[in-house]
Amino acid sequence: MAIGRVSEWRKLPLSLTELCIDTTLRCGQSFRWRKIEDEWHLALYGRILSLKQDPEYLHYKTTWPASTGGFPGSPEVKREGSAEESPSNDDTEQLLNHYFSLKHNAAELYELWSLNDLNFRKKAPKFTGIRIMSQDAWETLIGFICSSNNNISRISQMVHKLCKYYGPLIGHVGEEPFHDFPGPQALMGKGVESHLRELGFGYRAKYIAETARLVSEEKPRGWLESLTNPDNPGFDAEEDPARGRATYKEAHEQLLSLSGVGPKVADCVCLMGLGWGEAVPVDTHVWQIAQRDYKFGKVKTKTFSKAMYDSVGDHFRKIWGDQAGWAQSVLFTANLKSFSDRSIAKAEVDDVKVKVEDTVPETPVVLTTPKPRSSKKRQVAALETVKVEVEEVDTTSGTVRRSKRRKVQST
DNA sequence: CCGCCACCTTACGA
DNA sequence: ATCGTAAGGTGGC
Repeated sequence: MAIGRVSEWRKLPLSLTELCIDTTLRCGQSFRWRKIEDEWHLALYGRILSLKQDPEYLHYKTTWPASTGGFPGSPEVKREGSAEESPSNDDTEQLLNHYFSLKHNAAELYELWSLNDLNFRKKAPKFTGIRIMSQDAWETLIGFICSSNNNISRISQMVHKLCKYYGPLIGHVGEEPFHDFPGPQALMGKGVESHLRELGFGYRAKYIAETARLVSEEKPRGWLESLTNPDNPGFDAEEDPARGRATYKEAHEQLLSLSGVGPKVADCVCLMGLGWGEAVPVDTHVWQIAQRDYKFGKVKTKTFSKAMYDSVGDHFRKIWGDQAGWAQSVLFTANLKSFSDRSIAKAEVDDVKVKVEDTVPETPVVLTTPKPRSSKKRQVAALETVKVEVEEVDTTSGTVRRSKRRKVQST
């Protein structure tokens, strides 16, 4: 494969507080970025995107393949009609602006979340520069179908296998081949499920093949993209009339019709692939955070119910507002074992600086007006009958004391 | 609706 | 060593 056109390194003025790629690209949002000698690389939309960073600038470079006409027997580079013809006008800066949601000011948002949430104020300072990425919706969907009962390391391996065996080769970095993510057509073949099982995908093999078939054949053309937040459209989406008619709740509900997509995966796609900042994916980690730091009680049941799932999301949306999913991602990362070195180092400082009473969340300031929700009444009523043990954790002494029985939700 | 449990695979600690 | 458990859950009872 010959190299086509290589842009010069360019740069955007961006502090590490606004974006830290070493954290953002490794915190479990995207599973394909690879770091090679201090530079991060990704095959995306028919090109290889390269990033590196210093305290003042994000440096970026685009490498296009020599031939952009597709390869014999290879799946298409990107879904319908995305023009990757002669890249005469470099859209990389536009792509980065969208990909990292640079229209938002991270420092301002962190400040806002810290204002209303003392736990966030305590945890976030060691995890600045985390941003929610606006990734390709299809890639996000498949990536998080792979994520069930799984860890980031193996998810990454699986996604790389999808690209290696089903995605078009875009180019190389050193000796390393870089493949773009395969489209729905490429993953719906009859032999795909058994092949993916051989590759170690487990029960997710069926989910992927079935979801690919659904999106490719059962759903209308452009269905997935039509679920995009109209206020946060794709970087190359202008003349798409089908795009952006949906609400967050509608997008979430629609995604549930796919195979291997439950409420958590649907929220991941909403947040990181469709631009819905209020989507809060509640996984095992976030549930632990909600219980430990936000007074969601221990429950007897092994699995938490849909009502509890919605309750956690609603609570965080109430505290954090329109970009609740972003705030959640910061705390999620702070809670990740792979970043625990920072948490531990920080905890020692915290215990000196933060008083016990400061760890108790105050009455949250409402940042957004809650939308009326009539059909929810039954769920809320059911939830209020659930009485649970509520633990209050003294972060200074490490002891745990039980309080009187209390409701999970404080409507 | 709620609560179980099987589901693939891998890595890690007891 | 062998086993249990957890890993960014979902689908079917």
